[in-house]
Amino acid sequence: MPDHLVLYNTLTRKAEAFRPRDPRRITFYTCGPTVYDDAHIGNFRSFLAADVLRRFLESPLCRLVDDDGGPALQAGSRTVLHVMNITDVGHMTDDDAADGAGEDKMAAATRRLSEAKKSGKLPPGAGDIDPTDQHAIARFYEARFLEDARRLGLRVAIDAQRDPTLMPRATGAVPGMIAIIERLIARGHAYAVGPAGRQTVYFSVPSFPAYGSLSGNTLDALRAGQGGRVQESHQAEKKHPADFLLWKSDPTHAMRWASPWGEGYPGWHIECTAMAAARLCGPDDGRNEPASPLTPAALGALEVADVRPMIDLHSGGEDNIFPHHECEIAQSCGAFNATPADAAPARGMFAAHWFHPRFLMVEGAKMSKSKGNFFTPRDLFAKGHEPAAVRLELIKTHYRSNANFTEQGLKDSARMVERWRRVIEQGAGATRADGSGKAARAEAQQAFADAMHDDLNIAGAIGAINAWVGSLDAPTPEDAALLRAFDGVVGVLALERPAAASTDIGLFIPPAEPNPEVTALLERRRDARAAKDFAAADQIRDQLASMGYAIKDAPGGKVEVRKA
RNA sequence: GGCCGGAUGCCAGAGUGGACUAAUGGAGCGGAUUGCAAAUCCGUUAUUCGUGGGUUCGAAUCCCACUCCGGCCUCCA
Repeated sequence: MPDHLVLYNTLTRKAEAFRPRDPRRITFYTCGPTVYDDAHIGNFRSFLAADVLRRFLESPLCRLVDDDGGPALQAGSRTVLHVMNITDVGHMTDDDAADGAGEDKMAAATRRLSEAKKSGKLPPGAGDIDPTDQHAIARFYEARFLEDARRLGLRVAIDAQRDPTLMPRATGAVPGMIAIIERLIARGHAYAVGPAGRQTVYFSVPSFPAYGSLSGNTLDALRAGQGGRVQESHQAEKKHPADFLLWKSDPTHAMRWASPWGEGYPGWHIECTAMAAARLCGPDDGRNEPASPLTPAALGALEVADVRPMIDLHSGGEDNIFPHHECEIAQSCGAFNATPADAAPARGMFAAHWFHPRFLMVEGAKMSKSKGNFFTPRDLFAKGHEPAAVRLELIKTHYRSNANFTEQGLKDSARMVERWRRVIEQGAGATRADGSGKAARAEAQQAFADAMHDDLNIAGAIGAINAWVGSLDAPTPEDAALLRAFDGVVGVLALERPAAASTDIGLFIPPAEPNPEVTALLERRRDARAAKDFAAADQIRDQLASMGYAIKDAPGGKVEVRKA
């Protein structure tokens, strides 16, 4: 059991002590959503895993060691500068992707929304947007993403309300991307092909010998082309089959910008290099203070003098390992590291620690729209599941295992949250604060920290919480405080609870819907019970059950009504 | 074909050489409580850890083979 944070690193394929360059300012970049549709629970599992990591790094319960193995700064002075981008430039949907042809995702979204508009099936709130305006569509889905993210307690999305530079948009970063591409060309890591004003720019993969370090996909392995997606016909203008797109000139593209190579749009990978470097490699301006990311000119001149990584942590879904993160490393090191290209293997690989949560399964199967097991958080909220239960269900499995999202698991999670809430409520209301239970708290805190230090064993940490909570007979204010400290990492107790709609007799639990028919039945049942006519009372309860309502007598004569 | 990550009880999910006759939550069952329920509390439910070999005094944990599941091999969290 490590007494400090040990985290699996995709780059080294080992669990390693996490040692930030500067614990006072840990730099963390997460590849964010593409806003051409609503993000689903699988997307959110990955974002929430990164959020749990970030919260643990910020927690006083987390201990880091420095290079000599001694304790690094403990919480208080330790902060995490966490950036997550919004990809609002379309990228390719099909096999022609690497060559910049084909329909892009934003274009696909315009087509989808246009069709939806014709058939009257637009998502709520989308009625006013022009389905052919890609920027408007991106803003629309971005707003929905941020709403879901905040309801699920994604701290970076909450912080971005204060400091929008923490969640940069790709469309706002194009000048920086252009500056980096120019730099890559100047350094021999990229080349432009085609007639002047209509050029395509590729990254030269052979110019970066360390390519493949992250994914294990060496150039030799790639040459085998077993994925079947690299098409020979599109390889003609590239110098090497693995070279990837940095800029595509296309004056007909819906989203396009002026560039030295012609009007067009950037490749997918370059945006993360630009946004991560601009916000995380800039001057130390403190965490959530509004800051000016590096200007394009500064990005074009940024030089990382040593072979150390530029940022501490980088996360994304496991599918991002290749090609996206492999390409990010090549571009970023090629553009910013001072070391000559032929010394590339010694470079810092852009980020020191690469964090990749695995995919989410739903009811034991791969999530897909055709199987009907494809959910977005807002789908679940609309069905009456509260954000805290959804969050807990999405984070409670170790991030490097395929988690299985189930309806039953969602119910389990909801009950667990309710149990924890009782501890907070009873503890906060208790007058006794005599220091009792101190040993049990110390033990629970140790067990929780041990589990989290061990590559974020969240299930073990939750087990530690439950074992301790189960041992409490009368929670004290100190107990409530400790549970809040745990929840600083788990992040469910501070989330909004759906307000129960209250009538004189009923407390309607999921969303507010004081059904008058139900209320009338509750009143008849109350009268029957008062008259000790229990047969009639039970018959009404059965009737409510057949209507899909579970009822529970609460103190004070009210009845909690839960829609199944 | 190559490279990764997995497989634990009815379900979810910890545990990675000895205190494991396997944490924790749910579910089931029995009891307390309740008019009856719900919630809560107490007790209980795997001689067993995908399959077959091996190493070891000792294996869920290490090694080998196999089966199955998931990811990547230029759309994807």
